Amino acid sequence: MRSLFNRLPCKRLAAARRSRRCLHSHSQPHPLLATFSRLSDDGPLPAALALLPDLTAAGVRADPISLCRLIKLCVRHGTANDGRLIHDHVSRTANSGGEAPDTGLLVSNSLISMYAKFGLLHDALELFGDMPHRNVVSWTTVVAALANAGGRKKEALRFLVDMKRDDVAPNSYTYSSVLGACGTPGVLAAVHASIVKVGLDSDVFVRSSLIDAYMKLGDLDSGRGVFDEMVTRDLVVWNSIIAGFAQSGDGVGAVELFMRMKESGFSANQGTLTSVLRACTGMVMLDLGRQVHAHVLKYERDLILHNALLDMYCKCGSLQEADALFSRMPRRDVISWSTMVSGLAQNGRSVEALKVFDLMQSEGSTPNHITMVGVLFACSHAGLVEDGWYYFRSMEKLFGIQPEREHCNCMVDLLGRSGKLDEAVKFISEMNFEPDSVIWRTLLGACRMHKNANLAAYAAREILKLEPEDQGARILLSNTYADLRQWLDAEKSWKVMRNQGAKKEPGRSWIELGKQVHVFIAGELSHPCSAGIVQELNRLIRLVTDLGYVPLTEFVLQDLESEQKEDLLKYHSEKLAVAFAMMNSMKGKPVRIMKNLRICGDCHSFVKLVSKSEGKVIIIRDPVRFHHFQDGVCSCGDYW
DNA sequence: TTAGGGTTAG
Repeated sequence: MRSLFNRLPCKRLAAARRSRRCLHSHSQPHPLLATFSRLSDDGPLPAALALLPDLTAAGVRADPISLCRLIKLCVRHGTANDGRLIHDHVSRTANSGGEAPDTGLLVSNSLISMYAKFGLLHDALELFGDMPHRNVVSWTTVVAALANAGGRKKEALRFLVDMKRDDVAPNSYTYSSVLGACGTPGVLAAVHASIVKVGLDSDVFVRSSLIDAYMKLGDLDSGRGVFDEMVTRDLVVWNSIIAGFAQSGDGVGAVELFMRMKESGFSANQGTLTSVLRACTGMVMLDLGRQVHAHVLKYERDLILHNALLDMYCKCGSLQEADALFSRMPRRDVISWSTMVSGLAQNGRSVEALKVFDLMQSEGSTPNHITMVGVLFACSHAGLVEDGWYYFRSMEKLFGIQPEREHCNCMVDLLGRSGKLDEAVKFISEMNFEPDSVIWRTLLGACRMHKNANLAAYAAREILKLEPEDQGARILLSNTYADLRQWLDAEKSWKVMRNQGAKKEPGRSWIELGKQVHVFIAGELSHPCSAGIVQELNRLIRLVTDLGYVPLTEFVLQDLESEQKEDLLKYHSEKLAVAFAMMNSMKGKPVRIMKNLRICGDCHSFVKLVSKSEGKVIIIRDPVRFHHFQDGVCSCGDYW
């Protein structure tokens, strides 16, 4: 310091001396404060923390700016215990004199934020409750913490009301936080209205949260409306709308928006790419997914993005690429492992799925409840009843995971599929949960598979008790009656549906070709190439008939003459898609088809034979699993 | 000192 003073020119020297006198006119600062200030800025964190006990013992509180910096450093590199050391120091020392009254607030707010980031909501709320004064930042920090914590969204909204009552006006930070807590359309509309009222609706942060909130509630139109009204958009806003479309299952819409985003001059970042991959996953757009992969290479450390890529390969039925990616990934978390376990299981490779699960444990990764859903799914779809029981019974002891509804549902599926319907019923009556409609629907599906109409009727009635509006139960019930050729009962069930104005969801299949997705609807010849498709379909039918194909008319729902039945079967959406794919596919490349409903038995045997006669790998993904057809055999082993 | 978007199952 002295040497610096000596080098200063005369006039500035006098001024500096004045200011030095000024500094010294107060009590001498503690000698450790300067070091603490430096360490809180650059770290290392442990060295800064080590000074705190001495300062506390001397009764000297570090300056608020340094403390806030240290808290930030702690959030970045530290543990909750380190954070508590800072809190302890602050509560055991008095605010030094001469500071503005708000400086205490500054540190308290930082501490609340830190506790929230460490997931210690209890400590955050306790500190908030002890504060003599709270400003908009204090309130917002708590609102954000509650909105981001699972299951505390209603409290976040209550705090918004309380802060207004306390005469603290919410700002754009508060609104962008609280929007994530709006769980119903009514609440969201009310919060949106107050945002407009206070004039914060043009804020770009508030807008992106609004878009996200609408999309998460499934209100795509309102989300799109907020997006369309915007004059200036940033990358996050684009990402919000693309993510919204991708998550709502409108993959084509998401990709269209992505193209528009690029035309507007924005470059995709990790968030964008993740959403685009999700869109590819939903629509089985493997080629586009591969193009995205090229951009993912830039972000080799981004686990979320890599997990999305892994899932895309799994759900597009390309396990080779999934496997290659998985083995190259430098880091894997529980989501990577779970994705791989489920991916293999859904593709009919249950034994490998269980091997990956073993590998996961031997590499020291701990499964979570979703991993276990994948494991049980693997067992149920391969008929591995004993293994399923083993994992179900030991998951709590081995991994501390209590069986939840989803796991019970997998068990009902496991028992039901394997024909142990009585055991499935016993399991339902003995489980720790009241059976919900999902469980009954699983049992109903098993009843249909094993043609047990009485039990099916019972399960369907249980579903309708819980969800009187649900037509799925009636459809499955009538399908069961149709399977048993109990046409009168089937018709009765259909009549109720007709009276209620219900329509069976039409079967839809789609396929990615070039940069386009081609959609086929059961019984509709709406595709521009329909004439050619029908011709191709007839050719395929002739070929497979020579190989022994006989239409399995039991998969038609209504009681029709057998020729009509065949006609209905002929135009199932997956058959139209297969014919179209045969006309356009590249030699040696597998055909990938996606379906909105489960594949029917007739189409299943048809596609098996087409794969044989055409020497083609055909992969069909239904909402639950995959069928890899090759050489007349399906990966599901006819068990699905 | 406070805020927005992205991954696994069902």
